[in-house]
Amino acid sequence: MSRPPRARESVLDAFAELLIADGERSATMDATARAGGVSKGGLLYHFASKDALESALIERLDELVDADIAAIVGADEGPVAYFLRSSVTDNDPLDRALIATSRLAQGGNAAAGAMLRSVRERWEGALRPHARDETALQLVMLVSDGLYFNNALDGGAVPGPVPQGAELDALIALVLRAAAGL
Amino acid sequence: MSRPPRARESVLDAFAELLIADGERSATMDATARAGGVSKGGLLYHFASKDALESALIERLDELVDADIAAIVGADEGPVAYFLRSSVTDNDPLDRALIATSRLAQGGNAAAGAMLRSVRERWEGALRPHARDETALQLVMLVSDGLYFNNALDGGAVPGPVPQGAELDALIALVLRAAAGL
DNA sequence: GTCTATAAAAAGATAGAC
DNA sequence: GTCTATCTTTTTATAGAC
Repeated sequence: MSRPPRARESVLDAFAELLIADGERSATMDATARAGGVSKGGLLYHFASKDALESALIERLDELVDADIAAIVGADEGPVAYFLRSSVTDNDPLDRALIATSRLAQGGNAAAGAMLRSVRERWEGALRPHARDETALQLVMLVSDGLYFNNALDGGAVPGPVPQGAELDALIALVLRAAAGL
Repeated sequence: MSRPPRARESVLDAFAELLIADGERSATMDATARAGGVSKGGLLYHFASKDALESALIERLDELVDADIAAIVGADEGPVAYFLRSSVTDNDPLDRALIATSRLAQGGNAAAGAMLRSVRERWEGALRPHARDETALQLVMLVSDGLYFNNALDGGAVPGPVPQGAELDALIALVLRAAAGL
């Protein structure tokens, strides 16, 4: 369990932020180095290529999802409600890694696409015991995807149409009724 | 109602396809010209800059959505069922324009983001009379977003986890029960 | 309307000093 | 571990012939 170097982590943070805020186009090596507070050479010491930088981000998502699955299955309000509530991004490390990896997948990175499918399967596996049937499970997954998608559209710059507070509670209750079988 | 030049349209088609398949990074002027069957100079006659090319795509979405709204309100199976069914992309011109514009929005194009919000509002306006309340309406919109998001992830290269056929029918029935008030 | 040629800037990557 | 300097390729855009 060697803790990774500070500079390496802040470069990776910066890369994710650039992807989320302005997309793959803006997340250049140069911009990432500047945002991460190192020079281009400094960045390249930690990540020998653009591909290595992308792979490290994908791997970070993998680790964060493992922790998230544990939180889902142990949630007090129940796995489905917790899962839906946490789909409204609060800009935590998991949200950022997930949205940034989506950007990479849309840019044609095959490993990013494969990781996103893996993440979805792990979530489905954790929630399946709590849904009446596969249709109900898909409803939960699709509402979650919809919540993520909307929040991710502008990189969080615009409020967006995603329900908050009491509206979100009502939505979760509605999905729970439908998914649990009424 | 002047019909636009053939070359102009095929360049715009090619640009959308590149955005969908490989993201903003790959949708360069050069690649777009080649895929559209013209030279770079030919492209630049029709679209004086990258920004003009992007604006034309956003405007095309605007027009296609107007036609879609008419189809939604007049659908035989009901607006909500029709809307959800058409959210599973069959790669028609509207689907392509929508996903391509999403790529532009994620790349930081403000006009693309504004257009996507406008599209969502127009859809909500068409469906609102057919939902019990705002929570039910949001459920329909979010499931639709989830369907689009999943199909768009790999540019359609990978089958993806989106329900088809009988599974899709069951999902639509479930959402209809929840949205119409059981 | 469509082409080729080319300029100007930005991208990823390498070399080597400190 | 981090830096500057530099190389190569790609990208956007311009100029002007046909």
